[in-house]
Amino acid sequence: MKNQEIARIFSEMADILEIKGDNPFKIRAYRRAALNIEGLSRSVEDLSRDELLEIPGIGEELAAKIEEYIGTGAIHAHDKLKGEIPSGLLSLLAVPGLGPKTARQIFEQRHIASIDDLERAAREHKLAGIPGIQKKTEENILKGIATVQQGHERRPLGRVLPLALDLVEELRKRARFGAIEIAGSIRRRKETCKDIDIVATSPAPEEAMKAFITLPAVEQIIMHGPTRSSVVISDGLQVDLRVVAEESFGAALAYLTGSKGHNVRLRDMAVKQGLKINEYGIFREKDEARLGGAKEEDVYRLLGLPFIPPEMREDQGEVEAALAGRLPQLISQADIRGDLHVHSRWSDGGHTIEELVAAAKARGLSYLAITDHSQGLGVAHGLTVERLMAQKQEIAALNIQLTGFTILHGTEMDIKSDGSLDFPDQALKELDLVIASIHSGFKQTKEQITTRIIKAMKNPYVSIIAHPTGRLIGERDPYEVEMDDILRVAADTGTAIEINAYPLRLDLNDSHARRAKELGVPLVINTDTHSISQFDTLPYGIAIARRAWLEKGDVLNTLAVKDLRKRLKGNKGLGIN
DNA sequence: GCCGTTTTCGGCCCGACTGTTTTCAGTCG
Repeated sequence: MKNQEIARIFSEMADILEIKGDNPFKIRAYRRAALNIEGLSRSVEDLSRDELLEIPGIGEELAAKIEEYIGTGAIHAHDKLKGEIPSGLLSLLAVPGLGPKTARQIFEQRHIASIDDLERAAREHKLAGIPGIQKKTEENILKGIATVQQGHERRPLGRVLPLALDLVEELRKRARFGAIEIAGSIRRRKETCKDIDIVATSPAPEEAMKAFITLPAVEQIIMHGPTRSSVVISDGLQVDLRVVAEESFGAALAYLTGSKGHNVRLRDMAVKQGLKINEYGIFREKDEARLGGAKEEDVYRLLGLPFIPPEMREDQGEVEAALAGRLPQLISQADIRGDLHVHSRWSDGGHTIEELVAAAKARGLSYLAITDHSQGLGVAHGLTVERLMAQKQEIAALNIQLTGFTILHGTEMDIKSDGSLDFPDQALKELDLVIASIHSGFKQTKEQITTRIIKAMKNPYVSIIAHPTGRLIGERDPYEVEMDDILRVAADTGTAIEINAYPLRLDLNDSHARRAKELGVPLVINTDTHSISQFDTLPYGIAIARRAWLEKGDVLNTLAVKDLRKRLKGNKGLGIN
C-alpha cells in the first residue's frame, strides 16, 4: 500500500517547510493530508482523481503529487525540498521538546545535523549561547535524546487501556475527584496508543495534581501546572492529566479526546458560526457569553451536529456524515449474540465444551461455535477427521440438553502453505460452519498468500476467513496480502471476514473493516477464545468495528442463530435451531 | 495548500507550560 509511503513524504515535506519557516497554514495542509491518507481505508492507487479530491484536505495540488508518486515513485517537490536542508537535520526533530525553530538554530550556529553530534554538544555545554538556549535547555535536550533512544513506540490498546484504568482507580484513592475520564486515543480506541490522557474535575485541584505527580508509578515529571501536568511512568509511557471546573468538563473531554484533525474541523465550524470552542467551553464570539461546556454533547449540539461517537473522531468524513444526517448507528457489545471462533480442549483450548458454554451463557450469549484447529496444525493438537466426527457427536448430545442456547460445530481449518485445505469437502459438509485461516508460510509473496486465501474463499463450505493478515501488534508484522482483492472476492462469494478481538490481533483492522463494509462483505466479530477469560476481549473487537463505522446489520453474529444459519455461507448444518 | 449557506481570495483552532526572556517564543497536544 502506497498510502503509508505518501503519508510519510507529505509529513516530511511539512517538517522541512517548518524548518525553513514557510507558511504555517501550508505546513498544516501537508500534515492534515498525511494523516488522512494514512487513515484511509483504500489504497490511493485504486482511486480516481475525483475520489482523491474527496479525501478531506486533498486538493488539486496534492492530488497531482499523489498521482505523480504512483506514476513515477517519487515527488519532484519533495526531492527539491530535501535538497534545501542538510540530510540529518530532520532527525533532530525526533527529540521531544526540540522543534523546527530550535533545530534550525542549532544547525546554523553549530553545524550540528545528527543526534549523536547533538548529544555530544549538549554534554560539553556547547549549545548554551545559541539564542534561547541555556543550561536547562541543554539538560532537556539530553533527556529528550534518552527518550528517543529508549524507543517510544506505540503500544497496543490491550495493554494501555487496563493500565489507564488502574491509574484512574489509584488517583481516586489518593485525592478527591468529581468526574474523571480517560480521553485521547484510548477513548477513540485506536489499536495502539502512545500516551494516556486523563481529564477530571476536582473540588481540590491542587491536591488532585499533587496526587497525580506523586503516584508510585511516576518516574519523571515533564511538566506540572495548576490545570495540567505530564509525567512519564515506569514503562516509559507518558501520562497527561488535565483538571478543569465542572462547567468545562464536557468541553475539556471533547478537546482531549481529539483527534486533533477532528477538533480543528469543529473549531473551524464554530468560527464560521460566530462561536468559539476551547477546552473550557463553547462561547459566543461577540460577547464571550458561555453557551455550554459541562457536557460533551453541548459541543456538538451548539454546532448543530448530532453527537459523534469518540471512535469516529478521526477527520475521516465523520463531520460531513454528521452534517448530512448520515451518521451510522454504531454496533455495540449488546448487539453480539454469539461467538463463532472458540477453541476447546479438543485442540489447544483450556476448557471443555461444557465449561465454554457455561461461560458464554454467563456473558449473555445465546450461541457458540466450537472451532478447534484442523489436523495439519500439529502444535495445536489439531483434529483428524475421525476426531472431528467424534466431536460432532459430543456437541449433538450437549445440544439436546441445552435450552435457549445452541452450540454450532465448526473448525478453524488451516490453509496450508501450498494453498490446499486441511480437510476434504466430505468432512467440511458435516459442519455448521468452517473458518479458514493461515498459520504457516508467512514469508510467502503477496501474490502467493492472496491466492491461498482467495482459493479458500472459493470453496463452497468455507464460511469465514479468520485473522486475515496474521499480524500480532508489536510482535509480528502482517503478512503481505492484497486486502482489496480479498475483500472483493469475499463480497462475491459471500464469505464472511473476521474481526478478531484478541488485543494483539485486531485483524481485520479498522480501515480494512471500513472498506469491507463499503464493498458489502459480511463481517463477524470473534474472540478466538482459548481460555474463558478471553471471552472478555470482545470489547476490543467491538471497538475496531465502531472505528470502522459498522452497524449491527453489517455483522453476522448479531443475528439469532436461526437467521445466522441462513446468512452464513457453507453447509447449513444439521444442528438444532 | 485547502476551502467556501459570509468568501474563488483571504482567511485558516486554541491554550498550557517552560525557559529564557524583560514581555515572549517555542513546543506540544
